[in-house]
Amino acid sequence: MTTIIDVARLAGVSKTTVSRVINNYPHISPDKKEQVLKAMEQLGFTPNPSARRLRGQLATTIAVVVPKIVNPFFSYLVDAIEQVGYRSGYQTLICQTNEDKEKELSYLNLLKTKQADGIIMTSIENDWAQIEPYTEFGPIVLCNEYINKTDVPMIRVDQYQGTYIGVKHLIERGHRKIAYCTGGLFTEFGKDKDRNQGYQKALEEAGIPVNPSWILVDKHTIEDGKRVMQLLMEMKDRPTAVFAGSDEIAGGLMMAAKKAGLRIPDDLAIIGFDDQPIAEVLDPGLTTIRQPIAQMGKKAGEILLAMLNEPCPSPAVYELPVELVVREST
Amino acid sequence: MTTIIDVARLAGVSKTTVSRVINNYPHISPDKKEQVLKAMEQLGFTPNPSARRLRGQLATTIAVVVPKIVNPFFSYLVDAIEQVGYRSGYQTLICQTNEDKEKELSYLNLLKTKQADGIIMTSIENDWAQIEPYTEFGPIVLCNEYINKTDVPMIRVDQYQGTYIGVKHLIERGHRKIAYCTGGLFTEFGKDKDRNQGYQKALEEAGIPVNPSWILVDKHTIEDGKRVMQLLMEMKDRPTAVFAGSDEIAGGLMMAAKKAGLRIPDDLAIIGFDDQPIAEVLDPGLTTIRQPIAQMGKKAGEILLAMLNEPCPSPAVYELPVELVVREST
DNA sequence: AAAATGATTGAAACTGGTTTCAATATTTGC
DNA sequence: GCAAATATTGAAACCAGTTTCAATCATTTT
Repeated sequence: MTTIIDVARLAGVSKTTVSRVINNYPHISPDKKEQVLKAMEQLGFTPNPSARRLRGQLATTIAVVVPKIVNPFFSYLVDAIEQVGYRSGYQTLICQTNEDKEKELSYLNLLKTKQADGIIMTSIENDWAQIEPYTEFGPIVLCNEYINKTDVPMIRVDQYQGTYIGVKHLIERGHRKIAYCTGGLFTEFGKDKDRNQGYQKALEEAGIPVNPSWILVDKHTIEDGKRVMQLLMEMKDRPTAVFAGSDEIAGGLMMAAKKAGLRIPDDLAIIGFDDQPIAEVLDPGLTTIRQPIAQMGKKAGEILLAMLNEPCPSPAVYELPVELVVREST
Repeated sequence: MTTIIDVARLAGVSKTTVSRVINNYPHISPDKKEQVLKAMEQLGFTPNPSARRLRGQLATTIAVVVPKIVNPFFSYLVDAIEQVGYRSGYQTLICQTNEDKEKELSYLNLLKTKQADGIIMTSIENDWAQIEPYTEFGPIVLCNEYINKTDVPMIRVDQYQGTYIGVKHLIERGHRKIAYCTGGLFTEFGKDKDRNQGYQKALEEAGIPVNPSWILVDKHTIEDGKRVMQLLMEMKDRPTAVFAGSDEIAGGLMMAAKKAGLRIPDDLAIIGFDDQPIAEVLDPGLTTIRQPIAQMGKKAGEILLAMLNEPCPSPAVYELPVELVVREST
């Protein structure tokens, strides 16, 4: 490794001067500056970030916590964040928790140890009380997931509204027996809670009672969707429509439904959530709730970068709009 | 930040001793060791990785270079690598090049500056001559992409064989007019070159001449697939089957074909590459060439970790098998 | 022309750990 | 019971940068 001292020696100056050139300090004579630059060029010198970081001078890494990168929702989110970061010279560290609490905490330690200068969390496994202490070490921004606090910036969509307009759309199409797939049912606050309320509110407004056996929790993947469809087929009183918590679940549902000879949307209407690429490619095209993923990621990245520059802009909640995309599955 | 000195003071020992405890050195009296551990616990101390790295003692980060994380092929690859790394205590840095040469080089600099201890490249934008010098700073493993060298470890599938069996399958189904979508046509060596040769060889063996207007280059996405289908529709002499370079292209092809009223596979047979989740969910189910993505990632991770431990195991090429998955689109 | 101001520069201290080296304490061998 | 070997410990040097402080030099003010 070539160090700042090698450069200093070659340029015939002290390492202090080299450091000043690296950091664009004023008051360096043009000729020395040029000598230093030439020496750096000649030696192919790159400053050692560990050393700079140690002195508290460097901030170039942001971390994004996701449950699973293979979930397209999160890969698109990461994509957007990474692009914002890169434009400002930041590297993006991807932290996949696999929904493991300990893994999440181990990633939060990146903040404490200055390996990451800020963190964007797109999911939360631990209680906020566990996570909150880490805000002391650097900014944390929530994106997608949200909690019942006002002192942390959040970028979210109106999940309540998303489910509400989706279920309402099904009701308007004449459905009264509407099943519902969700991640979790019994959360205190946050995404799943709001979605559940949207579902219930839409039913309630139409005077439809909730049928608990049509509510299916802990569903996320295509495989989950297939299994749910099998469950539904075995029911005596079958729903005529399903609100799926993600386009992937919807895809699995659709596959299994078609395999069982059901026509979509005539025998069974399906609506998804997210508007991922898969939604368009399914046959029939999947009606779904579009989340502005790229904008969410972009906004989250921008907020985090802003917090890294000015210490404390007032943390705010940014709520982006969801949108019903009607295709052929409803 | 609490430092090693705070711990030393509280435990009533020197920082040397604390360091020894952290690193599990032998020859520390049990009582002092316990005092130190207690002090560390009490202060919530975490060693500063920048400082450890600076002294050349720490290796905890591997970087994965991908063109686009939103491409499921790469997100599954990253997923597999990340899991192997995490189990050995490594963090995974995701580097998205967006097919930008400069961005790729900027990520290779992570090695030079010891921000990453090793790199797995799943794509290559620059010439190897540009990249090769970086191997001086740490191990580089190629996974998926490959080059004409023997001194760098590569994990690859037999791309030639993949295309060959796919095209042969189409021929066996009676097709003689077979279009072909690919990333690049005129590469010197590597993935695309081998795929092209598999295509040509299969045609040649069946005595079918190559029709250049049926070869479509620089195709990657669903949108590309749709556009290709439009091109094909406008042709006077239309192919009866298409070999797509990825399942996503195939998905786009299928969408557009169905929209144009073609029946699949009767009017047009389609075969994909990868066997991503989308392949299964398409209707009709997509016949495709399965790549063992998870195994590739796992192997690449293991090789890299091995190289980080023993300096120089003989670099080898690992070729994993591809497999034809026949569904209903052919 | 002397004093005051500001630009330019480098020596040394500092960041938070690890490693070397030497000193001291303890155990083992005979 | 004494020499040799081994265990335990800390002071100081080191990693590669940044920052503080003071010294020198040039320029402007009075």
